[in-house]
Amino acid sequence: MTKPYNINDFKNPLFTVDSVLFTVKEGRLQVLMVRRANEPFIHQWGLPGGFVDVDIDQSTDETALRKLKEKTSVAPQYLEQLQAFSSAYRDPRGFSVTLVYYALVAEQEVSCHIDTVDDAKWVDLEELDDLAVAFDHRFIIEQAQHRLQQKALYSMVPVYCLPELFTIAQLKSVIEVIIGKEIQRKSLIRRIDASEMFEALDEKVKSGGRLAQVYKVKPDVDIAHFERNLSM
Amino acid sequence: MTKPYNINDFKNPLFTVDSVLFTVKEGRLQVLMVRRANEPFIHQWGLPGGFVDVDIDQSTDETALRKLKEKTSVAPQYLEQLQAFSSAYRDPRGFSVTLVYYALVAEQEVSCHIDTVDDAKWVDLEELDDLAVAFDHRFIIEQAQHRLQQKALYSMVPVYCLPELFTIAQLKSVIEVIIGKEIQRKSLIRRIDASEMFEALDEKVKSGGRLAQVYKVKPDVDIAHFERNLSM
DNA sequence: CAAATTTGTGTCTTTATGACACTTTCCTGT
DNA sequence: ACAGGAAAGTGTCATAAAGACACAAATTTG
Repeated sequence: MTKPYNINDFKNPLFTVDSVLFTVKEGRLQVLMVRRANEPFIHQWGLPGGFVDVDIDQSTDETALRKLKEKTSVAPQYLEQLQAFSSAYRDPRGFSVTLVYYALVAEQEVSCHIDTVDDAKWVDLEELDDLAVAFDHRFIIEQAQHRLQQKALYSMVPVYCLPELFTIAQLKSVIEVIIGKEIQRKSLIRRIDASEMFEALDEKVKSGGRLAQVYKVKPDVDIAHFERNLSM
Repeated sequence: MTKPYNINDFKNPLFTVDSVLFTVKEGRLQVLMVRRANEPFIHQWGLPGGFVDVDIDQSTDETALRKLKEKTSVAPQYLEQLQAFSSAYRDPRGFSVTLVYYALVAEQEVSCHIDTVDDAKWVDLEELDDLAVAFDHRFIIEQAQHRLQQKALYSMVPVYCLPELFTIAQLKSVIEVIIGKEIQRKSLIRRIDASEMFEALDEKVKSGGRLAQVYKVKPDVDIAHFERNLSM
């Protein structure tokens, strides 16, 4: 296989795809971490990801999805590119680039599978400091969290941390966990109405109090975005 | 050179870095395009960019800057990652990934240099359809334009299309060119005050009318962001 | 059946932008 | 020199969406 166009091919940078998979579990924001089976940073914890398989993947999106499915057995409800991180020193093997995605799932969708394996687990973002984290993945997770927080202020993205059917209180809760601050229930209701991306179904009981309306995301709708941020 | 960790190294994807360099010239948004000297798409027009040189570049940011300097002789005033574009088919040589940056410069900074070379030129975005464009660069430029438009609605980023000293009218004009719509002068003034990122200097004459206040960006300030979008 | 609790509604306040009139300053032409 | 035009800059009211909060409705628990 000749490569006539690129004389530098022999020193191409290392290129990987990693994902920061978030969920909200027990009222806290969690990230999926996997134990590394290979050098470098063997036995430390890192983000799920790896090399593109050019025979299987049609794009890096598919690489990210494939790697996430390997670890969780399901596709995340939301997946979007965060950004690439690169440096000559972040990997001891040399110049490396990792294209990072961030993703959301409902905890119920994956935890039953996660609990059966011991090379993958949910890590509470508050407890990440206690973990031996590979590469610059701690920094990457911070960046992903920041982006997710921003998105939560002007879009309905956090709904993808919830199961198919959910209540306003549940949506309010995941938003609050993501942005780390209480929001006005009334403001959320106004946005739910204005977004037109949800469908009201029938009731469901919740702790004390009146029955709560159950919603689902309408099929094939776009994620609603708003002109204004919620205040922080 | 052994690569014990990565058995797929021999079919690593092609990895390049490209930039969409914008400026506002003659009241229109323009992009820097360069004539390709190599296959594939030789002699067609594409984005400035190329392969990482791992002996020179410390990161992909530096790759983007290096390639832009080669074509314009100066560093852009603003540079930020857009996103990676990848597919098995976007390059005839096989699976390829291009990490795309978008950048802004004042037209005055570079046009004198651009005009001396014939393998690089400013292309009016409205006239891009008439050009033979390599790869998926036309699509990429559209994405970059969209991102720039969004940024212009909630940040002061467009100021980096202007020279060091500028007036409110000039800033208003570049914003309007970028978003393709008139904005309220008053709203812009309010944002200039609130941002605290500018310094007022002394006067300067403009077409008819009263002398306009000249501003410059304070040294080392962060780009101001606003909680609310300008309306579209 | 009363108290507690959560859902859902009504409405007033707050804040930044949109719209637009009005004043100020400077240039130009006669 | 002066009138008129033109752009710069200010003042202010309207608008829109979020914040704050009271209150009513529905359901569970003791």
